[in-house]
Amino acid sequence: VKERQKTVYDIAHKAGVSAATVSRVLNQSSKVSSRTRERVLAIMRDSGFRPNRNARSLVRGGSGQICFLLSNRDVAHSFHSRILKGVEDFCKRQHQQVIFTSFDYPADSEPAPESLPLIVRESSGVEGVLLAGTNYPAFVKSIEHLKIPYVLFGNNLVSGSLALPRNAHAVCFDEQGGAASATQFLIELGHRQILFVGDLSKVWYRRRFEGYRTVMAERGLPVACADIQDEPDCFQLGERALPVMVREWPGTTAVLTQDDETACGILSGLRKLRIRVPEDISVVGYDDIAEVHYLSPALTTVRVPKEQIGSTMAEHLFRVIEGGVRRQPPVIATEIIIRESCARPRPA
Amino acid sequence: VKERQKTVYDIAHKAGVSAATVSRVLNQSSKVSSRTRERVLAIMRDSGFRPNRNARSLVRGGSGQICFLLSNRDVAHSFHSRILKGVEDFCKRQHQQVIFTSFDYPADSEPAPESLPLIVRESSGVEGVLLAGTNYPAFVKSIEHLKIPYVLFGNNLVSGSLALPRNAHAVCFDEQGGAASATQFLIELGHRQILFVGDLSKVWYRRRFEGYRTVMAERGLPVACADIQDEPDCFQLGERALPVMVREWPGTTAVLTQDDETACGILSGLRKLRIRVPEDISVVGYDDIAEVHYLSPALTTVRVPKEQIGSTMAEHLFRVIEGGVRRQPPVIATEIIIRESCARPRPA
DNA sequence: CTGAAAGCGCTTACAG
DNA sequence: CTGAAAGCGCTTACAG
Repeated sequence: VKERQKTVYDIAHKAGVSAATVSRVLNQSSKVSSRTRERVLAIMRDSGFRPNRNARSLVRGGSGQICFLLSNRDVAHSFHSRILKGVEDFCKRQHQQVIFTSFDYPADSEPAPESLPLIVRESSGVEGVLLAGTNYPAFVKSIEHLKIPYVLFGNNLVSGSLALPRNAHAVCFDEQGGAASATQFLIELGHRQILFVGDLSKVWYRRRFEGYRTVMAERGLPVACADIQDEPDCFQLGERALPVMVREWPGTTAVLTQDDETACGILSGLRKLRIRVPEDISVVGYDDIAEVHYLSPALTTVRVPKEQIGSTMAEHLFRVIEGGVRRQPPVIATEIIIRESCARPRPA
Repeated sequence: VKERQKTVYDIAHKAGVSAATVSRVLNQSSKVSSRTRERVLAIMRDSGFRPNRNARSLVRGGSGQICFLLSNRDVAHSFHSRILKGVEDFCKRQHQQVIFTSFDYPADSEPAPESLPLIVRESSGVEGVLLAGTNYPAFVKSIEHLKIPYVLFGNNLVSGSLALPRNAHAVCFDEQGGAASATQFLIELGHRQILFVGDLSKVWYRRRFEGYRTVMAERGLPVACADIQDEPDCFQLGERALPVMVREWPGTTAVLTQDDETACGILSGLRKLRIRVPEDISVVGYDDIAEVHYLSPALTTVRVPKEQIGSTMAEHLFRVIEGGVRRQPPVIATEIIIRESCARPRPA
């Protein structure tokens, strides 16, 4: 027994004014006498009036919503939910709503327009879209065709043969720099034989490897990489790296990993081999995902400021929406977080 | 230089048909000759036509969106983001969009209607709302006043003096049962002196304690609880519990914790005291948050099916929206996940 | 300060 | 199968 929603006309009628006046009090317009305003307000309260959002958005030409479109990834992964949080916090201040949508698509075949999420396909559904998660250029291109403002999370773009649209805006964090400073840190601690563990078939991990490689090369130190591919589970990848390390680089005193999960795998494997961390070997992670400092020993890692990535994406999107942004958004800095998993190498 | 969006009239004009016909092809209506359909479709494609969502929603009387309203909690906490994921997955199948909104409010003072999130305050903004996170009856009441369909995540409701509205729908998981089976499990392993570590000032943890207490009492075993309050960080809480345990219950052979983070704190503290897990003492967590099986030893814990909670909430909400649900949704079962942190107690 | 009227961009009976 | 017209519930110049 659902009763019809009240409209501005219902309120106007009861208050003995016009719908225009009701609309004016709804929109805080100053040109309403306080007497009528109070009366209208009281009637709205009593009758439980709720303005129709679709009608408002229609006449205003906008919905005040942006879309957080998470591609090919799980929100339950804290890396992405923290980005979402950053977006939401920023949008709250801008009085914008965030629509959350996940979308999985096959790599690099330009999706048919009708396969794109309805909310971005339709006009005035959202003011703009944030392309989060892992994306491919072909998809970005088809978003581009929609002529809707968008900002991309740049680090997880898998660049294929297709280039990104010229005017694409991407927020990136300094992936290479983070790996470089982690390497620096280990070297300053006295390490010389530092092993990188990761899957170089992934662009993002390769970028981390490059940060490591560059610093090692500069210092004239040996570059060593356990490149383990086709292992979707990073924890497993870490465990699998250990025998490789023992066999090929037995003198390793420190391990720099592609990410925290891999580091967890390494830690677990090391523990089984009764190799102590950090006494016998130092380990550094990457990402600073939650719970990683609950490990014992707590993991030294590279912090990626995920919420800042989110808020920067949102901020930049609003700029794009306002129109006329030329510049790319700033690159987000990373920093090393020193906890318990690293120490000076044992004297030989 | 933003060009005006095309409307159905623009398309109709170019195609030499009426707007009604354009609308019909847009809505897959069967009563359009395939010749006109093709022509209209082609023109829509060429001109990059995107139907206006607000206009559609206005005339249809609904937006096809529901709101995931996360109260007083962080999405970055995987417990909640997994619930969100469950919601999203379910909604995708129902062709509903999910609006994500977080909302913090003070405990138990009924919020003024105008302080409620705009998206739920307005009519036709969302079809219904999912009250996730931690909530208080006064807030639920003010949502109730909106006369909008809603479903509550029941376990984290802090029941104060106010009762919940009679017809409130809540999805709950079996918190007590999970603790009971964990206790059962430890007893079967041979443990007799089992300590519960938690903060009994929180209803949800007290429920877990009750599960433990009931089973212990049934078996005639001693109930022991390190009740540590006013410690917001559960990891710290776990660490702080250790001296208490050593002092008051030195014979403890197994610890049942209020949640996984607390268990991490216990594990870390135990390690510092050189007490081995599970050889010297067994530890059980609760929640089965991500990454917890990356610990060494991997944590035995009670799994809370978070995504299932989300999908059940969404499913039930759609029922409420359709109208005429009498029954409460099913209680979600928990299960114990056995990993490496428990063993038989050492012979005395 | 207030009202009558037009318009936002669709959809949907109603006729034909 | 197709079109003319009314209507969804607001907002906003335009007059007064």
